[in-house]
Amino acid sequence: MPAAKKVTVKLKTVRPSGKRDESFFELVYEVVRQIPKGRVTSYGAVAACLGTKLSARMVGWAMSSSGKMRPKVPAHRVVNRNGVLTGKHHFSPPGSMEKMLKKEGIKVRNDTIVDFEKLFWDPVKEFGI
DNA sequence: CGCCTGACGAAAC
DNA sequence: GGTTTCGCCAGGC
Repeated sequence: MPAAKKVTVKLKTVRPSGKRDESFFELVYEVVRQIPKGRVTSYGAVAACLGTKLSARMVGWAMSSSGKMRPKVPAHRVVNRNGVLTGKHHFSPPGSMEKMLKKEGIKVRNDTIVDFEKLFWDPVKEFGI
């Protein structure tokens, strides 16, 4: 069974706002937008929320388009499993990512989230998948 | 229409 | 335990 299809179905169930998922990106944005202020999550966690087998790559990759999104997608709250700001270089300027994080009370040291485990917000847990 | 790339992750060595 | 490789899926060229 194609995982991608499953994911679509799942998200639809979670967000039956009558809004159909144009792309898998939309799903990612939705989840990322739910990240509370002062919290962070990982690409893998989001991927897991979408169905688990969806290769976290697509999640982060989808974020590259997030900058074009009208509503601010807190992409800066999404980091890799290491807690490292892998995509900070994609921001403009690159340092803005950690700057925003610090502004929210998140400590960033050496491009890495301090106490990442504590600040980690698991969408799967919140969504109850 | 086919190959390459990509902000990850986990398994293998 | 650190480093390297493969796998995933979708979009861009």
